[in-house]
Amino acid sequence: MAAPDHPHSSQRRGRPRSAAADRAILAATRAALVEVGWGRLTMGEVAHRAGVAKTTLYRRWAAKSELVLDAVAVLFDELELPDRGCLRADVEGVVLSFAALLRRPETKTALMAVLAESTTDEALRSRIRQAIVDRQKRLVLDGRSRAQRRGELPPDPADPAETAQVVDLIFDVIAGAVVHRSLVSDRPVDEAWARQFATLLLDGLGAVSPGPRPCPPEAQGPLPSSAEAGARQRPGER
Amino acid sequence: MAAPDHPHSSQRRGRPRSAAADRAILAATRAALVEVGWGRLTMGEVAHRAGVAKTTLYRRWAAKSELVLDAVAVLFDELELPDRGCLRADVEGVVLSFAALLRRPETKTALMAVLAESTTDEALRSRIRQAIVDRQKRLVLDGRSRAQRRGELPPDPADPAETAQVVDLIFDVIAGAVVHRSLVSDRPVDEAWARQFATLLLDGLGAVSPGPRPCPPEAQGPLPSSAEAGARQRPGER
DNA sequence: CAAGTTACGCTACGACCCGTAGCGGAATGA
DNA sequence: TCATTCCGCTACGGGTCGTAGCGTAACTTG
Repeated sequence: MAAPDHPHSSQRRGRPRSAAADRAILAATRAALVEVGWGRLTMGEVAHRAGVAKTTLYRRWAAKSELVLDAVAVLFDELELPDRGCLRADVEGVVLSFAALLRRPETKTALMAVLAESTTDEALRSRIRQAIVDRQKRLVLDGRSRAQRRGELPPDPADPAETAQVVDLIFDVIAGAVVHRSLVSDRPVDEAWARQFATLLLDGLGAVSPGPRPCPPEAQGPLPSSAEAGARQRPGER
Repeated sequence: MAAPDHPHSSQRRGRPRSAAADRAILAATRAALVEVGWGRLTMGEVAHRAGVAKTTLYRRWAAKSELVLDAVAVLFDELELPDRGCLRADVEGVVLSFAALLRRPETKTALMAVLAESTTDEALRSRIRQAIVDRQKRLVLDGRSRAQRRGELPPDPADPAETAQVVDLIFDVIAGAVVHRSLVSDRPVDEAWARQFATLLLDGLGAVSPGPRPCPPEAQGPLPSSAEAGARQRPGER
C-alpha cells in the first residue's frame, strides 16, 4: 500500500527500488505539507528534503496529488473505535477522533487539495476511495455491529445490499458533518458539539432542542482527550 | 458583492472601474472553470477570454482563489426552498437542489479548490463563509420555521444562542453529507438517497432500517428534476 | 475648458516550477 | 561476466507568476 504503482511482484530483474527512498519521500512530503502547505509544495522541494533526485520522484509518482495521497493515507489508518459502552458514546468518540485528525495541518490541507483535484480526475477519485474512504468504513461497521449486539439497533435486514446502503449513508453523514464543521464552518468540534451531533444522529431532528440524554449509568470508557492527535507535533523531520 | 474589495464608496475621483469588465471577468472565470478546471486555470487565460488585460485582473483580485470564489458564489444564491408541504419533503428538496448545484463542474471544482486553499489562509476562510456558507443558512432557517408553524418541530428555545447552535448543526450535517456523498463517495444523490437521508435526519439511526414513511397524504409540491443542472457537461478536455 | 486623478491595455521582464532527456555509475539476477 | 534496472546529477524548453513602466482613456473638480 505504501508502494505506488510498480508491479513489483515476486522478483524483477535489475536493481530493486529503494524502500528507504519510499519512506524518506513520504515523510518528506508530510513534513513539507506542514510547513509550506499544498500550494507551495513542489516536487523539487520534496526531493531535496528526502535527499533524493527529482527524477526518482517522477519514476514513482506521476503527479503531485498521487504522492500526497499516499503520504497522508496512512494517517487515517490510525483511527480507532474503542468500546465506550453505548452507541451514543461510540459516536461521540469517533467524531472527536476524526476531528483531531483533521486538526493536523498535513491531513486537512492534503485531503482537501486532493479531493479538489479529484473533481476533474476520475482515476484519482477512485484512488482516494481505495486509500482512505473505503478503508475507514470499518469504523461504522464496528460501531454498528457493536450496537446491534447491545440491542441498541435492530439486526441487519435480510438484504445485504440494504445494509451496505445504510452503512454508506451513516459514513457520509458522520464524515461529511465533521469535515464541514471543522473545515468549512471553521468552528471547534468539541465535546459539546459531538454530544449534540450524536443526539441528532441517534434520535433525529425533534430531539436536538431538549436537553441531552446521557449514557445509561453503566460502564463508559474514557473519551479521547480531544487534543490527542492534534497536539502531536512532528519532531525535527527535516 | 460582485465588487471585489475596493472601497468604492460614494464617489472616488478618477476614472471609475468598468462594471462591464467585472461581469466579463467573472463570466470568463466560470467558463474557464468548466473547460479547464481549477488546476489549469490561469490568470492569463481568464484575462484573454474576458477581453481584458492581465494587469486589470490583478488590480481587483489579489489571488486566483478570490477571483474564483467571487465567480461561483452567486451560483449558490440561486438555491431555493419551495414549500412542499412537510418537513421531510422540504429536506429532500433542498438535498436534491444542492446536489444538482454540485453536479455543475464549475461549482464543484471551484468550491473544493477554494476550500483547500483556505485550510492555510484564515482570511480566505472568512471570505468563503461570508460569500457562500452563511448566506445559505437562510435555507435551514426557512425550513425550520416553516416546520415549526406546521407543528412538526417544537418552537424555539428561550435562549437564541441555543437556536443558532442547532441551526449550525443542521446546516453542517446536511451540507456536509451531500458534499461527501457526491464528491467523496462519488455516488449519486438521487431521490432514493434523499429519502433515506431525510429519514435519518428526522427520526434518527433506529429508523433507517425499516421501510420509509411517506408524507402525510396532503398536498406535496413537485420535486426538483434532479438532473436539471447536472446534465451540463464540459466538452473535450484534452 | 483645463487640470488632476484614477483605470485601462500593452509590452516586457526576472523568477520560479514543470516534466523530460541523457549521462555515468551502482546494485541486483542470470 | 553480462544484462537489466535503478539512482543521482545536470541541463533544458516551456509555461505561469506577479510586477513595472508607459501612453492613453474616462471621469471629477475648479
